Amino acid sequence: MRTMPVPDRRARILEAAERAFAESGFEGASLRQIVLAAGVNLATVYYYFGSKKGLMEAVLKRRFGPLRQEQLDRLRQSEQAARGRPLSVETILEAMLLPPLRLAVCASAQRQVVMRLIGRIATEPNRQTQQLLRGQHEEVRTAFQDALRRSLPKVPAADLRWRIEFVWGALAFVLCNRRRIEKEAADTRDPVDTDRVLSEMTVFFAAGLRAPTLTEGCR
Amino acid sequence: MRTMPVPDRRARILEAAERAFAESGFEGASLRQIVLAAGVNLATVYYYFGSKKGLMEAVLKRRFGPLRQEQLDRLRQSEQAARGRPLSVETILEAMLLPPLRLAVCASAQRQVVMRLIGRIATEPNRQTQQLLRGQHEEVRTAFQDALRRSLPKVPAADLRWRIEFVWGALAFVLCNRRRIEKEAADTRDPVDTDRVLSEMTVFFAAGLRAPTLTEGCR
DNA sequence: GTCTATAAGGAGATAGAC
DNA sequence: GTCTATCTCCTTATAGAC
Repeated sequence: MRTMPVPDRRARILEAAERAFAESGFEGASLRQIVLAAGVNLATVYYYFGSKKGLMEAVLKRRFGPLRQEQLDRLRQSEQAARGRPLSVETILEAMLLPPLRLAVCASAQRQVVMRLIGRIATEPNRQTQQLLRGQHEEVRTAFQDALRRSLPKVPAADLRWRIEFVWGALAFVLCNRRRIEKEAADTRDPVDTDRVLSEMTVFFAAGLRAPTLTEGCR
Repeated sequence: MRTMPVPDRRARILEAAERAFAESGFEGASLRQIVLAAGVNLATVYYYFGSKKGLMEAVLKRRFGPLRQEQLDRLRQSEQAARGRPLSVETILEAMLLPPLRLAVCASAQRQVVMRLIGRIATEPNRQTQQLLRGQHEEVRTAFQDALRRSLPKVPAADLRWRIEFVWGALAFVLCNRRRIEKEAADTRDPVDTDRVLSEMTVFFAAGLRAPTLTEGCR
């Protein structure tokens, strides 16, 4: 409070915008609603970010840069530790899934917002928003696809690409619908924490990724 | 042309709206853009649908009613044919997946639009749109959950619920990103047809759904 | 850097003629 | 049923004072 006499308007805008975009999407959220929540003047947005699109870009960069980096770092670290041997599917999945799932840790409302934003963008078509993220996600996608290919040499490349799509899709959906899932889980006193979700996903996806293909040898 | 002298404005609006909502979301699409594409007057929308929300409801009902019905019918038919025995996981998955995937058959641009709409809505949070669909989807969700529970008695109910979320999530994502996936598949001369996708998903999900749980017997 | 004031236009929705 | 015309509100964005 005293050490931070400037209320850091830029950061407050970013947080409010993140929440608004996650809840209402890019078009659905309005700058007026954002600046109201952030307690700043409308013109401040334009001073710091230039435009609504610029604000969205800043929101995404702030979150997805570190997230992507953490996924890649985990993968690289596991690969170094394995010293050339292929990683287990479970290890690769953990590197993929844990960073986004940890962001969505239960109690923190702010973090849940981020995850909804991720899930939402994953299905938002044909927008400037998409291209913005696609480039970054491409690198992650490729890295994990290569790792999985080494770990699953028997799965044809074309099938593996499909399977990886299923993993990303299920992840995006879970992140996006976390609130509903938690509510439903509460009825059955079933705890929803990061480890639990990670474990569920790892078991499920590892089995799916390893499944023998119907067409094995025929293509 | 002669037999249909009335240009069926209502239907034209529905089609244009479907495309617009799929591309831009509920807030992102504007009625003016829709009536322009449909070649009708703005007021026509209000005459037939009352409001933008009413139009969205009509768009969804037209598509999701039959879709949901087909999923349930297929499940029921398989259950009758099995005469009390639990169905195979593959059979259940086919009843879940084939109706939406068939709608997305390759060449038809119109049908692809529908699928993007589905995928998009699945991740659109906290909107009137959501509630509108949730009720209908709930019935389907429950039916398939019950069927899978009978077929997979060894999988704890809580784990099974998670796994079914993954299936719906991956489905929504694939529907939504079909365009991109097809483009990428084209690079590797890998055909993308309904049967292929269905087969990929069935193999992957069946293995995931059947996977032994880490916590078996511990809960 | 932060503000007020306002431009410029698009949005959903409606009234009322035909 | 279909149209024109318009209302009202809210949007992004900017100009310019402080």
